[in-house]
Amino acid sequence: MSLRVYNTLTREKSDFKPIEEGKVRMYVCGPTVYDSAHVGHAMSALVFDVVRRYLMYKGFEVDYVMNFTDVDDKIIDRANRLGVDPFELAEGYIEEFKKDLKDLNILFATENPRATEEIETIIDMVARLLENDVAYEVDGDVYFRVEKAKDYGKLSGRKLEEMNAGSRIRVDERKENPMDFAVWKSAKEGEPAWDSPWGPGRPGWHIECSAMNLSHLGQQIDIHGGGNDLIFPHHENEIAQTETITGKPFARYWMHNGMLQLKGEKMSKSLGNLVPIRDFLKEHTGDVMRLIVLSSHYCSPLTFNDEVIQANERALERLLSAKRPAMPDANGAPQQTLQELQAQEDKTNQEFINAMDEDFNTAGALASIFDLVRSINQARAAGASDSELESAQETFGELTGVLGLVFNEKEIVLTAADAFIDLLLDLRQELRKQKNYDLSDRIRDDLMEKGVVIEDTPQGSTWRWE
RNA sequence: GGCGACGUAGCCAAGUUGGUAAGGCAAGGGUCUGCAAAACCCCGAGCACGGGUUCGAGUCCCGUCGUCGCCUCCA
Repeated sequence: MSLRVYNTLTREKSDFKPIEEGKVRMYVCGPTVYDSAHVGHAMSALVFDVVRRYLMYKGFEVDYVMNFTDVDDKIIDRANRLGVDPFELAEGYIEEFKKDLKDLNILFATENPRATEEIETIIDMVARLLENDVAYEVDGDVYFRVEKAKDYGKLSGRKLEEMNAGSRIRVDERKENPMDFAVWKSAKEGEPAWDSPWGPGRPGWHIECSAMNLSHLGQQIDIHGGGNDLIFPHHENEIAQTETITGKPFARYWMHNGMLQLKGEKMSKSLGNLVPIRDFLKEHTGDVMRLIVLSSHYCSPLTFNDEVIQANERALERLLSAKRPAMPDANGAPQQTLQELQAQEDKTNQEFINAMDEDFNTAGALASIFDLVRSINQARAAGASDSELESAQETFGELTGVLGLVFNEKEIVLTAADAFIDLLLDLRQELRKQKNYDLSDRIRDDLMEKGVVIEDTPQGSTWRWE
């Protein structure tokens, strides 16, 4: 069995073979930090976190680089409007985003380079583009000459002559070709600037990613990821810049996640319908967000609304049920039940890999995990002991771990209340014996309101955090 | 207008090389319970529409309709 990956560049799935055996170099486009990150950013980060985790599960060593674009027109605009320093503004949002990633249980990148830390490499690249005549300077700005790039448009499937740049925006008259894009922008008065052979200025948006790839991962990388809204022009331009400089194919596999859909349309800043990650996390756990992302294929648009969120809250509870211990009176399940549990465990292990190998089919992988959940619960209901459940539960934990689910966040935090809840349950048990259901139900209802779920069994009552 | 993706049960959604449709949520019925909750059991679609290829198509081809993304900053 080998891993197959859909490649935007070739428009087909192919076997995954890294440049260097056993090692994967991957680069994911991070955010431009001029505002709080929203759930769309979370989707992208989660998608590639799962890709990374699965590659690690398959035994690859993964170098995972995600950048921060910390100097850019929007950051400057925003900072000016708020009357703050643009670098401080960016720094604040970087810290915030890192916290968001942590709350979503996303593994830290091997490196988080920033545009402002790559200026030297960027200037060097711009100089080389000029030397090779694939770029030209106008009044302190430097533009990339798209007609000089071999196969320009190969990633997005566009042809230069078919593109009508400027149909919706006025074209800069100084450009030779409307599709030419800035690799270096001259600074206006008061804007952040670095000295360069072309005067003070800052990098264009696309060149920074080319530069960070070059200096942190090398001339060629295995996976380049990002949202599919970056295919054009961002990734197209990255390819043009990098490949004209190195003369080698840039990334082997281009992976793009679909857009998150909010009420049928893309969530975006211009539409003003975004949901910040931290707002989402005030009401839901990171696992819920992750489960929503896992429940469909990463390439597809992701439906995101209250109904979906609620459904996944419940689905998460069901997953969690697999981790519960044996029944209090468990004295062993029938042989046949245990054999079926073992069979399902093997089956799930296999199906999980089959699904994930097929271009990270997380929905399929999840389906086989749910099958395992059912088997575990069946065995428990049939009287399986903890040791009889152990192996299947370990498999469950391992596979959900590969998907990055954590579970139990609340239990870890709130164990200090345990003794008191136990006491209340004892009291309630007494009241029930006396058939004082008014009071006993009141205890149950009040605890329920505080997030404690009580379940009665013939052997006594159990409770858990909701 | 150009490029691309998609249209599978009430909702979300999977479906390798074509052979008679995973999983989750919701709804309903049942077991259990003082009542609940949880768990367990049972229960639903022939795949936008119309043609075609084939012994056989959700899966390939053509057309139609619809939704969405990109073409301008965007994960």
